[in-house]
Amino acid sequence: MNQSDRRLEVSEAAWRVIVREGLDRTSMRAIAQEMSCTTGVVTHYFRNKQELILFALHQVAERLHVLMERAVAEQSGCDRLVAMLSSFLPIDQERQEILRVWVAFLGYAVGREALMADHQQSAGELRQVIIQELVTLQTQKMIRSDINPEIESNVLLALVNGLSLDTLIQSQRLSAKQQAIALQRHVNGLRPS
Amino acid sequence: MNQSDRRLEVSEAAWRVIVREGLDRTSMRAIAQEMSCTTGVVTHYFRNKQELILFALHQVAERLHVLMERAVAEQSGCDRLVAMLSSFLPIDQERQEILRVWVAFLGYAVGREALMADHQQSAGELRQVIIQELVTLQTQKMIRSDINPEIESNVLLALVNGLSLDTLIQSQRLSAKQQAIALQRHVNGLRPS
DNA sequence: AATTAAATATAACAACTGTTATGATAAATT
DNA sequence: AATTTATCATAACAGTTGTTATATTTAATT
Repeated sequence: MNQSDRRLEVSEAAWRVIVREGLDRTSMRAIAQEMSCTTGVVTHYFRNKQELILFALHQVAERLHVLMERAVAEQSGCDRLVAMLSSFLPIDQERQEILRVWVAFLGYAVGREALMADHQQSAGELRQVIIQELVTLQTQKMIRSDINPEIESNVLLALVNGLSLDTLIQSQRLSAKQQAIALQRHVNGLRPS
Repeated sequence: MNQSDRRLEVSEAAWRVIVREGLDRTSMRAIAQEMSCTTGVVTHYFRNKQELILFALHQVAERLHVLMERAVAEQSGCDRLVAMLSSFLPIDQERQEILRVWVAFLGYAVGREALMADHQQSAGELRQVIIQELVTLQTQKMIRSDINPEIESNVLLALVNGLSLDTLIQSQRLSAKQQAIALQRHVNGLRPS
């Protein structure tokens, strides 16, 4: 077993504790217990908790990137844009887990400007991928020319983030299909008339 | 000074600490220090921390309700719907504060199903107001008849929630005006063709 | 003015936290 | 096989936490 693989194991144990018990109850000891060992392992692979927390946070962006790249390969045109944006929607268990960890970190970043800046960095990178896709679609005249890709990327991400949160905060929530329809409808509004 | 007013003072002090230092660093002692007194005050007005946290959370929904009612009174038609939904957008300092506290609580609720259910309760009440407004607009034929108010309310709230989060997680974020345009554009899409 | 109640202060409690140092064990290298 | 290194376990440290009990002060009531 690789050293970086072991770091990932620790991080994944942290994820499970976060999802199950909440970020503030995710102590070094809780993580160690989750992977059935002692805190010696945790401290051996991470200098301190902040480094561990930051690593686990980066895994969120990492996983989202993988999901997006997978979506890029499968489709084309506006459908590809929809597929990319669907990476953020909690339509399967993995994406639900990502969402929960992401929300936990976001709440944790309130009052911690450095951590919030880290969130912004990740979000900015994901935004760049969307911008690039919008530019491509615009070149192919598959979306209107009066659309500003930089602005529209924010709106699109806002929509999928909001739809994702819906599954957490609403008891009468949208189904996966209804989420897809809402996203599709918005993207259709970008098409030339 | 009323007893319930004093409870509000404690809650507001908690809000300030949450916004400034984060929810997990909002201890009883930190709250007491924020209002320049000792923990005796805090424990006198709240049985325990959970009760205080819950009270502070309810203040989020309370303030949002006030903002929405204010918006209802001022406008009419689709503009009124936009005004109501704008209550959630962090366009002034009060709403930015509400957003931060709300996000902090939401992240804190991950892994705490009881607290998440409380979030859902609040969100559900706000959703009802939007549903009612959509039904009214539909009766007046100001929005299309094929729109399902229950579903559309979720989409609209998802959009404004997402736009709100944009101001937190994006460094290249939308301006208040761009947020308003995005919301207006979506609502315009609900009009009869 | 005396008494009761409310409001606030102080202090101590046990539980938990991240960090660190130090042993012990396993793996890898020579 | 000997030695070094990586891995993991254990334990102790000081600091913080929510809670609780008990004073002390202020306000209200009689």
